[in-house]
Amino acid sequence: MKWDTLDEEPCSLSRTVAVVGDRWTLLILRECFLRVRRFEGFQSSLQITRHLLSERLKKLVRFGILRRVPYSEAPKRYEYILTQKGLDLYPIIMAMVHWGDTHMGDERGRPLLHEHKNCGKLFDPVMVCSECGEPLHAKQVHVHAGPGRKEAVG
Amino acid sequence: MKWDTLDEEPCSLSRTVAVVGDRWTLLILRECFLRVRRFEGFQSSLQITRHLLSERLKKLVRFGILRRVPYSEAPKRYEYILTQKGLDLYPIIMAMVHWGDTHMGDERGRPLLHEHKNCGKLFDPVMVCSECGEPLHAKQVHVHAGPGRKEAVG
DNA sequence: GTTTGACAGTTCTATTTTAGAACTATAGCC
DNA sequence: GGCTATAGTTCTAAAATAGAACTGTCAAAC
Repeated sequence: MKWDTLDEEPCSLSRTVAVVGDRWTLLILRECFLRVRRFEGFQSSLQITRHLLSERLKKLVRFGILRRVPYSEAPKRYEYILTQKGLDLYPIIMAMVHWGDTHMGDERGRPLLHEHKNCGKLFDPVMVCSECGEPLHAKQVHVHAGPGRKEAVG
Repeated sequence: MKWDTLDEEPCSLSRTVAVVGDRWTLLILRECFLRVRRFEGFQSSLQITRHLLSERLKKLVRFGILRRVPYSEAPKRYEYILTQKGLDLYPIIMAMVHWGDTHMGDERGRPLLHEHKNCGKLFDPVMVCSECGEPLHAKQVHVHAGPGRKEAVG
């Protein structure tokens, strides 16, 4: 597989996988959503090798998920802030957390609880249809080839 | 990182990443949701090496995402069917597809369109709060340590 | 004014994973 | 017997990751 052009495949899943489809990247993003911003912060909480962390942060910046922002001029120091494109990954992360809560739990109970500030309650994320608002299930969805697929296939 | 025990970390994201946190696994799951079930089917549509495909299918069966079901007795042939645990991965896949549609699109338009059979319309998936039904955004969520975290940390 | 420590990386070698291709095994069909 | 289909396994080469040490800048402590 040519992983270097995966982000140009005529498949939105492939394109997303090209960006966030590896273990370290997903764990780094978890830390981002937990408000970690600095190299040493990621490194110490994840125990990732510095080499790979450096590599992954560069990639996330290159794809516009993180912005490298200086927070000190001398010495030059940067922190990594989620862009809007990065913040929009939240449903993916939350969907993964929720699946883990549901299917990979143990007797100790949930590791984290999530409170929705708007309503003040502890919640679970639910995926619904943008048109009718009903919860979505795989078997209720029919897939059609869109223009981007038809053009690519010929 | 000890990837072999990632599924026991006191973090639901880590546990999910342990199961679906690599590129091939995510692409295999895409095919599953597109109704692919057989070894040759996965292999030819993904161009994955047979070795890795075999490896990943075993892992997905081991984690209870797929069930290996015989469809021919002589010679013994099996197909791989999503379990309920596997079907529950749908929000993750759809969240990724939607992010790709939104942020990784090109001038050719969307590769796939999704129709919700219940309401008959083309839709996008939206993640909402289980309690108030409002769409969720990262900045509106406050995270608390749950019992599983507290016990693990001490 | 030299040492220590914090931070943000880079460089190096050893190990593990993945790619790519060939091979094995069972059975139906001609 | 020879050909094809399916579902794998085995092998070697290439690529990615782990783990540790090293670099460079500056502030603060001694």
